[in-house]
Amino acid sequence: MTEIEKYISQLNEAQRAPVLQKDGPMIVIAGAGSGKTRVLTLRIAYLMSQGVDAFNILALTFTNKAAREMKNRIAGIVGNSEAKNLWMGTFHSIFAKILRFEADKLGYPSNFSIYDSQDSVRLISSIIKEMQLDKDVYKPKQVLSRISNYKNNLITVKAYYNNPELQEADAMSKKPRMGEVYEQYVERCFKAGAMDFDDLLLRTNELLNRFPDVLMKYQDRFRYILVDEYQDTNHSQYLIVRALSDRFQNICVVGDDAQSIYAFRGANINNILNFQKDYDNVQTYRLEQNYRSSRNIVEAANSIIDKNKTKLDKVVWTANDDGPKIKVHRSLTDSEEGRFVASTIFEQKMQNQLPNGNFAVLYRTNAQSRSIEDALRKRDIPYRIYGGLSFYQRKEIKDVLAYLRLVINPKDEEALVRVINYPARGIGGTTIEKLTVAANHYKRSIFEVMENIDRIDLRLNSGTRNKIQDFVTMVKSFQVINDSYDAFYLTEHVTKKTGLIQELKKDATPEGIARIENIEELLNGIKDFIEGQKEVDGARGALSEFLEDVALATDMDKDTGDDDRVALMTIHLAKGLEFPHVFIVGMEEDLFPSAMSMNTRSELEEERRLFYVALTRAEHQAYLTYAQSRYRWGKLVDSEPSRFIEEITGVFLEYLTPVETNYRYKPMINNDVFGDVDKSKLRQSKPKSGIPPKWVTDNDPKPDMPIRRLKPMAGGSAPASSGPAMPDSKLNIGNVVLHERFGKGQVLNLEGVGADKKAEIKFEVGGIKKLLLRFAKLDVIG
DNA sequence: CTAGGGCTCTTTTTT
DNA sequence: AGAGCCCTAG
Repeated sequence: MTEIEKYISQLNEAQRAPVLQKDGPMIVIAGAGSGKTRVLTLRIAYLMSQGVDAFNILALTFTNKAAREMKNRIAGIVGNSEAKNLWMGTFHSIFAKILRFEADKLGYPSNFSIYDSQDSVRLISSIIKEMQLDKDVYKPKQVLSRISNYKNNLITVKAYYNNPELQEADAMSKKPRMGEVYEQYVERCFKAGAMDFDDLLLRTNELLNRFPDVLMKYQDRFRYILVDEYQDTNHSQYLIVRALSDRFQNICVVGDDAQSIYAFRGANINNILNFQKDYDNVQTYRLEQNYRSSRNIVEAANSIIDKNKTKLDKVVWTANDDGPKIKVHRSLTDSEEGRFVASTIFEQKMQNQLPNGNFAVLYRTNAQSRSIEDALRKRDIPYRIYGGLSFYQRKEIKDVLAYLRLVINPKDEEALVRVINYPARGIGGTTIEKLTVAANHYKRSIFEVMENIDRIDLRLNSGTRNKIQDFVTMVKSFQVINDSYDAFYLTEHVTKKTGLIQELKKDATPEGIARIENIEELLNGIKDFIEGQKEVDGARGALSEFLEDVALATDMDKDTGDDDRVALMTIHLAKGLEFPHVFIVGMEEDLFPSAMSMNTRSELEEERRLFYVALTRAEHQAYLTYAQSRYRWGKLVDSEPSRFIEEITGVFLEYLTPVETNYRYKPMINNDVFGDVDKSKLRQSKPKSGIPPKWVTDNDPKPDMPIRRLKPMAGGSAPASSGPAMPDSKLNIGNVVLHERFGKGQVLNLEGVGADKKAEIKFEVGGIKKLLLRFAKLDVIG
């Protein structure tokens, strides 16, 4: 048996079929935890083993990290040198590469900049100002999302002007000049040699539509196309995939309609719902066996998603153990919620010797992380926050990057405006305004105007003109350095020469010091990048590639490091991940489901899918927590438990806090053990022979008796009596003990007193561990 | 042109 | 509660 055959023989039948179907269009509807990544990986490996050239395979993933990991796995099967040639990455990064190659056809420079949303918002703000529009009516962020919407639906400026309905809609929302703003925005981006995120897709469409020979070329190159997370593709992405796959029709899309959670940024769930209609002879495969989660979680998640009307036919089941019930916890405030999370993690770690990495805390909004962080910090539990303000969005980092962007593309206006007077060098608002007006007038970039400042009369005094020329000279000197030195050297030079470092050193506060450290981290990142590039394809390691990497990096792409930490992230970011223990916090009306997403059925259904995603991240234990009041916008706000808790069939839940029967207006909890549960359905999961090792779980509580099992420990040390009973108080060194999870072992040492008493035990399997006696369930057997 | 204070908005999610 | 933006005085 070859390597690949061995892997394939380990798949179940449903997984094997899509791997082995070499040609033709196919859709794999993959339930949560059903081994989707394995299928994709092996399908690609199988194609290669069947003689398909890696250069002819395109795989589009949701994050670059997912692509990297998949590539590594494939490399493990077919060998590194071949796997390297696969085209794998996010839509944005793959097509950015292609656009750089073909840029001249669209009138773009190949070194075009990529604007992030912050750049876009700033540009729109200045356009609105220049047009003298009211920024309270034309809210920049709103305007951007409107424009983003147009772009994702291939509505160009021209198409917009040809569409009375759209114009009317904008006029109705008091933005009659929306078209002009859009036009200006597109023009300014183009003039700056910049593409925003949506352009990377829109311009790809433009490229493929306008140039049949280019389309042919890429159709011929990408003979096999795979798209992961297809449920989250937008119209623009859909069209690209259609165009590229049109010739060979070897298109395999994988996704789960139940996990479609990106409608807010244009994802169209109909792409997956209607796939069968888009191609002839579509083969449909369903992966329905969940390998990830215990049965309670799988069934609970099913009971939620059942409430949605729009969905594909699919029944997820598992052969795993029942596992513990989902624990529901109510607290008074958000900080108490944080303490519950922290103390539960602490206890679980002690009880079962679990690493921090086994735990994740998921929330609806980034703002919720603070109270959790505070509590974890107090308990000395290391954590890592994903998302939020990402590293590359920090001011000091963006400042450095802006200089670097300017080196690559001096026309990049957002970069220019950002740093032209930072650190302060006497080129202020008035001057910048004059330069901008001149640039718009001559249809040139600001930088070009600056280069020619002596030949244009802008009524600037000679001092200012000198300063402008100094700036131009400085940037040009950086460009010279960039031609012969690597990105690391250049960046270090830039931070010194521009005075950025000196500026930051003025600030001796902890925050100020942190900023300098961040810049050092950036430098390290650049060094790593250069090293990595050398390995990949010779000595390219160019600055421009680093910038592209940075612009399109998601927060999940960053190297997580090997250190063991609790993960904190939004539910959106958690998609595709799994953890043994998952806390879903802030289970409150108006927060989750969000107040902004309860107006229509489809919005609410998306929130519900989001909850489904959250719950199915858990392998073993899920916790749902909510607070009766929490700080929002600096004010304490009362809240009610989320409807989503009630939507879970009651038998899967266990209440850690007493259920109030009379809370506010409605019976709060559906504790419906004997109600509308179809018992036959609960047992539909097929039994499996190789049942995974049983976890140590708490003893089952008496049914219908919500009991307080874990006391939220409000700071300080809890009395020993707060833990479970301690039959091992007479433990001595040398005793032979039996632990539920680790089995037989001998006590080597004892330390601490009372609640902190620990035993060092050498287990026959698993080696030496330190256990807190107040948690460890030990039987003395000798 | 700069610095500092006051005002506003934020909190839905992100490539 | 906190950050970013705008305005005004120097």
